[in-house]
Order: sequence, then structure tokens, then C-alpha cells
Amino acid sequence: MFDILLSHISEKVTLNEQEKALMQNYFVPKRLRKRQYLLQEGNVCRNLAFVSKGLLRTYNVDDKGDEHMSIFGWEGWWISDFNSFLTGVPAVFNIDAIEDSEVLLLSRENYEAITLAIPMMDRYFRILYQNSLVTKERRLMSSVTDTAEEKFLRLSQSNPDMIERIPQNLIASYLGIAPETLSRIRKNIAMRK
Amino acid sequence: MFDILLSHISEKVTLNEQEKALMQNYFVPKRLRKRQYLLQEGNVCRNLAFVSKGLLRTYNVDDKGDEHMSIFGWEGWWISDFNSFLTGVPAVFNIDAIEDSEVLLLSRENYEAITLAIPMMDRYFRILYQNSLVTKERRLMSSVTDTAEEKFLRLSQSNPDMIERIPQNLIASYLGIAPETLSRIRKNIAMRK
DNA sequence: AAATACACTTGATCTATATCAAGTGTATGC
DNA sequence: GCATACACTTGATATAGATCAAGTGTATTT
Repeated sequence: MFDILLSHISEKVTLNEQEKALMQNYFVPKRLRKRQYLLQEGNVCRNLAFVSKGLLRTYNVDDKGDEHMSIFGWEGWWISDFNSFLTGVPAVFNIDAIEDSEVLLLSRENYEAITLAIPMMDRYFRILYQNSLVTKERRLMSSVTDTAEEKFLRLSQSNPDMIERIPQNLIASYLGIAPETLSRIRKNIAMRK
Repeated sequence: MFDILLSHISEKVTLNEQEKALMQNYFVPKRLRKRQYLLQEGNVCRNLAFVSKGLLRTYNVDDKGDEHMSIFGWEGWWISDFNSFLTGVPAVFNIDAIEDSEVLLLSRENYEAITLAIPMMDRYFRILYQNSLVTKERRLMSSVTDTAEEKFLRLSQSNPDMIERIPQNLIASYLGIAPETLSRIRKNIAMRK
């Protein structure tokens, strides 16, 4: 549970044994059952959550009641309403568990504390955000530029695991296309080969 | 020229006088005339550019020859093909000057060096990226969820300066809508009030 | 084991927005 | 000062993808 976090961090920066031992103090583990909320729109997002097991989603709900997926997170990913977490404004996103899950919570205070106690963690988060930015940038350009089919094909290429693990209607919402359209697109692709 | 960078940084973190003096060593100033490229697709992006004067744009060109705006940057903004800069792969974006401009270039080596020499700069970039992430996230959700008119209205609210400063056809491209559509949308909005 | 809900498919129709085409006004260059 | 290009507008038409509606198969609940 905790070692997956440490191994994830050590992919990006090197911590010594003492720092590794310190880490544990800042995180609070939490279990979530399928469908359970980690965060509801309107509440302030008090934590960054590192997913050590399972699968969660971040999404918002529009006036019509339609859900729009923001991101999915499984083992090794961080999840939150980042803006709410950083600024303390009410969250616009909901976060809930798609599968039974386990997360490690890092509160705002501990987020500040950990970067002060272990300066290497500033670097860790800097690198994490760097990578996130690149990914978001790509998604944004795809969203603006690509046809529905191209969006799906691009995702299939960049995140085949996502296509496998996540229900098709949620993928459709993630891509910003109607579930019926995605169904037809997949049919077309299958027929072509 | 250089003080706008320092003042921008001091909005996020505090540097002592010695550190401020150090800073200068890592940046190379460059002037660009209107339409001049800072980066062309296919080349590796060797620098982060801090815009100290003027206005630049980052965009790519699809098979049909259509341009798609990624971001604009004027005084106080950083601009680059971030992925290319970080990983050394050829850039997918072009960057050029919309107005005569001045930038401060930070090379990859200096980017590493500066964060090592001035650890506070890790924090600066972490905060910079944090904020960027929130903005990109919003843009992405707007792109996926909103109608063309909502996209424009949201941008008008969040970035009125952008609407004023940047030609309308580029705004349309930035929002992922046809310039004709944007023209009609503005007409409708104007008629309603 | 029956009942209910859920994920996905398929078909018919509708609509927001793109595309094509022409025209106007304004800036830029020769 | 004339010409060329460029930014924007307006109208007519086309289309990708949404929406509406019904049906099928598979889980989940009782």
C-alpha cells in the first residue's frame, strides 16, 4: 500500500532512507467501496489522493444532469480537485470510486509541510506536474482538433489500458462524445479490419 | 526587461539579493520581429522563453494546412513546446511572434542548473505548473462540455485582455471553432444587449 | 429464479457548427 | 496613391455527431 507510493516517487527523484521513513507521517490511508464518494461538488477538496489500489474518477455534472469525466486514476495516480485543493474554493468536481479502492491522503497542510521537510518533494511534484501538463496539453489539442474517431484512436494508442479497464460510456464522456457515437465508431473500426 | 522576470518570480516565491543577482547568468535575451519564428515544428525546443515584451503564439498545423492555436503568451508568460523541451523529441508546435517581442531564453541545461543552484526555483516552477494545470484543466472541460458560444463567453470572462489583444480568427482557432461561427456568435451577443 | 437495472447496440431524425462562396473595409507594402 | 493582402462579415448549404427511441444481452438485487 505505502510501498507503491515510494516506488512511484523513486521513479522521479531519489530519497534517502531517513526521508523515506519520514514520508509515512504525512499520509492517511483510506478505503473506498465502489460508488463511494471521495469528494462531492461544493465541498472543499482537502486532500491530494494517491491511489494505491482500485480505480477512481473525477467528473462534474452539468445543468442537464449529464456527467463529464475529467480524469480517471488507478494504482500509481494522484487524484483531486486541484483548484479547490490549492485555493480552498468549493470543488466543481466530484470524485468517486469506480472499483473498490484504497487511497493515501495528503492534506493541504501536509502538502506544504512535506515539501518543506523534504525539499526533494518540491522537485517530485514539479516533475509530476510537468508531465501532467504535457498530457493535458495533448488532450486539449486532440479535443480541439480531432474528429470523434481520431479522438478515440489517439486514446487507444496512448492509453490502451484505459480502454480496457473503463466502461465505454465513461470513455465516451471523457472524450466528449455521445456513447452512441462511440459505439458506432468502434463498430466501424472493427469492420474495417 | 529583466526586472519583469524578477517581479514575476517574486509574486510566487521570495529570492534574496544574492539569488536575484545569480539569476541573470542563466538567461539569454532575444528580440523577435513580428512573424519571426522562435521555434519551428520538427526542431527540438531548446529553451523555455519568458516573454518580457510583445506577444507570441504556439500552434500546430494539420494535414489540411489549418493552424490550431495552443497558447498565447505576452509580458509575464512563459512559452515553449514543453514536451520537446523536456524530452528532446522534435517539436510538434510552431512558435512565432504576433507582435515585435523580446524574450528571455532559459536553456535545458540552465533550467536544471538554476533549480539546483537556487532550490527556491524548483518551488517557483512547481507553483507555476500548478497554476497552469488548473487553467488547462478548465480549458479542457470547457472544450469538452461547452457550446461554441459558451466557450467564447467563458473566455471573455476569464481572459478579457486576450479578446482585446488577439485577432479574432486566432481566438476562434484557440477555441476550436470556425472564424465564421465566432463572427456570428459575437453578432448575436451584441444584438441581445 | 425472477425482477430490475445497467451497458451497449442499432436505427431514424435533428441540429449546431463547418464549409463554401462572395463581399466589405482596413492595413501594408510597393 | 494604387494594389494586394488580410481580417472580418454575411448568406447558402452540407455534415458530423447529438438526440430520441427501441431493443438485446448481462449483471446485480431480492
